[in-house]
Amino acid sequence: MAELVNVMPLFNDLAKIEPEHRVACQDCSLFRLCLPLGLQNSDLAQLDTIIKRSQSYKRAHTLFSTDNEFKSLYVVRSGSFKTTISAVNGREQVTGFYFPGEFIGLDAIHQQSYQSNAKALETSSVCELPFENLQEIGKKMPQLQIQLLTRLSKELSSDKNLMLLLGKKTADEKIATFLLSLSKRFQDRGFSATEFQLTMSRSDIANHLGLAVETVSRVMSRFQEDGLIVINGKAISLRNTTAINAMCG
Amino acid sequence: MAELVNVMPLFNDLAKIEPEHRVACQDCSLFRLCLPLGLQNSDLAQLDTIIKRSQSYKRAHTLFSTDNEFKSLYVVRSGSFKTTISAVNGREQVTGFYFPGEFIGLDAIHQQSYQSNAKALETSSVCELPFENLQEIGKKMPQLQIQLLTRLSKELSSDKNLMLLLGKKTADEKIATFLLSLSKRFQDRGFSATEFQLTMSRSDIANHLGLAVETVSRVMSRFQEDGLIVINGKAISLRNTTAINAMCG
DNA sequence: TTATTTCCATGATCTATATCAAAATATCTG
DNA sequence: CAGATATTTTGATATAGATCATGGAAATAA
Repeated sequence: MAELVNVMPLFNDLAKIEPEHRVACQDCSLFRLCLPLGLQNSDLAQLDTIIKRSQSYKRAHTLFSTDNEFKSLYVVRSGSFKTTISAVNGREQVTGFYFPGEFIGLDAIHQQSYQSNAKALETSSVCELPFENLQEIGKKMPQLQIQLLTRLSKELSSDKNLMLLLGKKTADEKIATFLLSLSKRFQDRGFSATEFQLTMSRSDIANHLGLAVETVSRVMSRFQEDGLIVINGKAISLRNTTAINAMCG
Repeated sequence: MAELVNVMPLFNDLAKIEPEHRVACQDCSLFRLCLPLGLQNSDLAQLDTIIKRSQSYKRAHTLFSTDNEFKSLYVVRSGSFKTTISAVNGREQVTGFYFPGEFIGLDAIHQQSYQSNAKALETSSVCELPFENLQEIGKKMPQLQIQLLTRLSKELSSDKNLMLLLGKKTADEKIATFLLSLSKRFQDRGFSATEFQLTMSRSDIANHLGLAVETVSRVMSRFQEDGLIVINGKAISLRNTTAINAMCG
């Protein structure tokens, strides 16, 4: 088996860079990826007053589930999360993975109740935005509302692309698309685009992409044989992004 | 073949009830399903000034496509639309069907460019909301922003359910879920929940649900044999909603 | 540490649904 | 309205990926 050294840090290493969970938005390394983007300093200070910064949660900690009362939206501060919805017969669909700077709970707004369950994939922390307060200060801060709108629109757009993936792509195309999507997001966050950790299990990946775990395993093994990637447990290295990109369909 | 009489009107019959395309929001029959819900009268009047009400478009008319400049959001006034996105290799995914009172183009906001293509499924008309103007008046109308947010959140939520459908459901469950979703939306609009027209082609349905046309045809024929539905071309009648509901998975 | 559980990889087999083919309807167009 | 074109239905066959089975590797608990 090919060797993989020099594995890039997990996202929860952000927590090490920024251990103070009281750090204000303007000093946060996620600033340019996060909600406050485009806000005036005075507005920012006001936003800061309503944000509750969480302690870190352990792997598998449930951030919220459909039977919790909807109170807050969350932004990932460090680590990563998955969201799921379940069908009546118990089957579950992993509807998304969330990394630092990304919002969780946006689909709860319309019914004022959580429509999905959110769970930490590793040691993680969040910024909690009590929705009522957010709406309150939003009334005087159009820029904040626009940011929120923009975030929702972005998630909508990426969900439509996931529909295309689920409805039309082959197993190979699904995995290739998934890996590149992660790569892109890691790069946006200042991490390596080619060496990163799959913080979610193979079965989470399989579920999210509408595949069986075995298929994910097999496709990844084959990608490795073909020199596209190198896998070592949860660590992955993209060795031929051009070829992977060409496989996205 | 079972007979199907008394087919319910198409949505474009709304246009007959309301032929004036200058009719103001407060007099529109879609009022309680539409954006202005919750607005003060004075705000409503202001919203009215920025809305452009379209003439009716013919079937297959392209409302917008990804290579048009993003200028406006649209709300369906009469008729129905589909949206699609396409993969690099030309494959397309039907990402949604839209009926009166529903928004089209929300996924364009974040990039300020259309991420999908929207096409009329029958003779249809829309209300056009120039986005810049909308943002402008939204600054003084928090309620409008909240409505917009709510709409986005609702679409997000239904897209997550579609992910569950695409990723985890069998062909039978997909069709059953789809029929009930239409039924629900028709009922919300004051039409029969059990007798309606499938304004989209079988191939649009198939594409949307991640199936082959032949599978859609076969499953529907079987549902008819089993007395769950009666089909007559584009007209459909749900004869056993309880059973259909039990099949949604 | 060792025991226990969960996760991952790989092989063998099966099946739901796609694909291919062709006839029957429906819908357009001049 | 007739002819042309597109859509839908139904049948026969093929296949991508699911499911079943097993052994080994990590992770977790005791």
